[in-house]
Amino acid sequence: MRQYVRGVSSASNLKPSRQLTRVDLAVDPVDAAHVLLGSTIEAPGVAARIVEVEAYRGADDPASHSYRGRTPRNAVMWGPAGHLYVYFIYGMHYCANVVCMTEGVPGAVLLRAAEITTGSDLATERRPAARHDHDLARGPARLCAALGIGREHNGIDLTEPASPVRLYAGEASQPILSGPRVGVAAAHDTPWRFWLDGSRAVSPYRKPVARGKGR
DNA sequence: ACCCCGATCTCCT
DNA sequence: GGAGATCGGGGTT
Repeated sequence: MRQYVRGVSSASNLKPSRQLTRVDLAVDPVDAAHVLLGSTIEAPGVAARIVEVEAYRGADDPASHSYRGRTPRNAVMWGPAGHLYVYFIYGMHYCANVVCMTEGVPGAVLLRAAEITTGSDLATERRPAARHDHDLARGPARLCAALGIGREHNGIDLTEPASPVRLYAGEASQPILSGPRVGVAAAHDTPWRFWLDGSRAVSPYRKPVARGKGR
């Protein structure tokens, strides 16, 4: 399945997007967040334009899964940039992160929301509770459900052409806004949630709980 | 063995 | 738009 997926922007974009490379993503999580906004994630049967992300750093970021050091669960965050870090949450959901930084240094960008650009029928089958198209991948676990991402995708290389899940470059055709990360009380003054202004697929902001730690 | 963590759905107002 | 119910796994004891 090789479709020339672009965002909703201009009809003048007739060329296929180039696949994102390791070099694109081997940068600080805040920079990687900006690379990923407006780009397309493509999985078997479904593609989506990323409209909301959150940056997570390493030992200096109390909200990051990597804050307390490397464990079998979070080991992918220490690996090469461009790999997918999938974690299980709430006993029923998955969340997907794109690893960034250089190998040996943890960092990742959580994919929080996207607009389905290809395969909305399949996404709707996977997300029967969605009442609007813009709800199909609005929220990190919904995004994984819509794209069919699960634990079997943990660690795969998104920059590999043969990979089942891949990233394609795109432009943020709207202004990028930022604010505190969702549910993260620690570092609440660190505005590392980024989204595209005006997208209806941006997930609702929830006030961090008092004890909030996270990813 | 225990404690802590969190996204989504449903139903209600 | 908001409140309450839902669960399995990771990390630590």
